Amino acid sequence: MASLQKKPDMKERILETADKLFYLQGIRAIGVDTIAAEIGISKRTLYNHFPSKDALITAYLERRFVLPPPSDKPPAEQILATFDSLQRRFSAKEFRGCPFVNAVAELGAEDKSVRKIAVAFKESRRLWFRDLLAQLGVADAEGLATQLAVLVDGCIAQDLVRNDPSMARAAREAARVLLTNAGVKVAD
Amino acid sequence: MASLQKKPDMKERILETADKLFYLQGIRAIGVDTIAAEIGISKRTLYNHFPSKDALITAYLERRFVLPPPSDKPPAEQILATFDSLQRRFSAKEFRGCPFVNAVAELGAEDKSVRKIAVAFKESRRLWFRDLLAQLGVADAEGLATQLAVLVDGCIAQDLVRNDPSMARAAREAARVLLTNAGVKVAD
DNA sequence: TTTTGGTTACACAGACCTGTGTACTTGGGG
DNA sequence: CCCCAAGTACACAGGTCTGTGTAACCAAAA
Repeated sequence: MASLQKKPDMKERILETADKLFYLQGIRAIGVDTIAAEIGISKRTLYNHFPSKDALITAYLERRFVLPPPSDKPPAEQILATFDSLQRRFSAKEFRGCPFVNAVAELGAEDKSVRKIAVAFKESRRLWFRDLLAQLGVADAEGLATQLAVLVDGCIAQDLVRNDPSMARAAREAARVLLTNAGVKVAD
Repeated sequence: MASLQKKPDMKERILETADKLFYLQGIRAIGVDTIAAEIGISKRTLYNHFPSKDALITAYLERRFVLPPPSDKPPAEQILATFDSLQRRFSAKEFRGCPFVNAVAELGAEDKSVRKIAVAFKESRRLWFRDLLAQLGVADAEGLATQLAVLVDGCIAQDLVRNDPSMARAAREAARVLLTNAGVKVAD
């Protein structure tokens, strides 16, 4: 009966706001007070939903763990489209690098759970590349997938520092060459 | 007359220690007290050499601004050797990513002076690549230099997260393909 | 009506942070 | 021998942070 959603899911609202602030300004730079104030709730409410800031950080990263949905487009196109999508995100000025890399950089290697999520994310993207390459019949799909993953993180890091969306185009061009060299027919 | 250097350059000792702690544990994670305690000096002495923590951070990054020295080796070899050197540094376990990228990730984009140093460093490495490529007669030295810079930062970010030095080999292999594709004769 | 669960307001503990003030020591160079 | 620069010990101001304790509030369900 759609009761107009009287509870707009407080937990989700907290996560949305934490995401925005953690991502744009840094995890260590944002205190829980700031997050609560931004939503207009009391700090107590926040701690009723998350037992600690660490739990909130973990939930923030888990919410960022999103892979491209399955697609019917040709695999080579999907791969190159990754870089087009990155370029679009670079141009939107609320882009500030890879949240997983940033979290590991900020929190240090000693934070086991954060690093675990970050590794899982990087690996799952690499596997996404690998499966597409396997569909294309590429011999060394593993190796090439790793190289593509390197290109993705490379242009993200470069854009983070330089604010230059064309880094995605450079990475795309490199990816095109690598694909061609592996025997994949690529448009363009 | 070389008076045996009775003052082991307090400023440099502070910078050495700040470098180690900032780099390994994060700039925000380390307080000036911690640095002073690690050296065994008083916090007052530290503040007599650096007017603020910000000044110390800036000096830390400036000290990290080191480019490869000029070399007589063939340009293509120098380029590929970059990735071998990275792989060696990845294997040493005191490697924790690019200090400039990490600083920008930690301190946010609003910190103008830090970002300026980071951009300058990234650009100077790109120019180092570009000049070597120009020596090789590569047509689009600018574009290829950017792609190589992306590969460097990509494997650094991947190793930061995964702790996998082989990321440097993957980047090196990609670089080899890109060079070959640009008409450069490469050994191997 | 009564109960109950989510929320609020607010104070607080205990830690840590940057930066300063001040008086003391100490070891060489004039 | 005396002076002075460099360093030391130490307290402190004023801010921030995470996390908790407590009493009140309010709306909806029973």
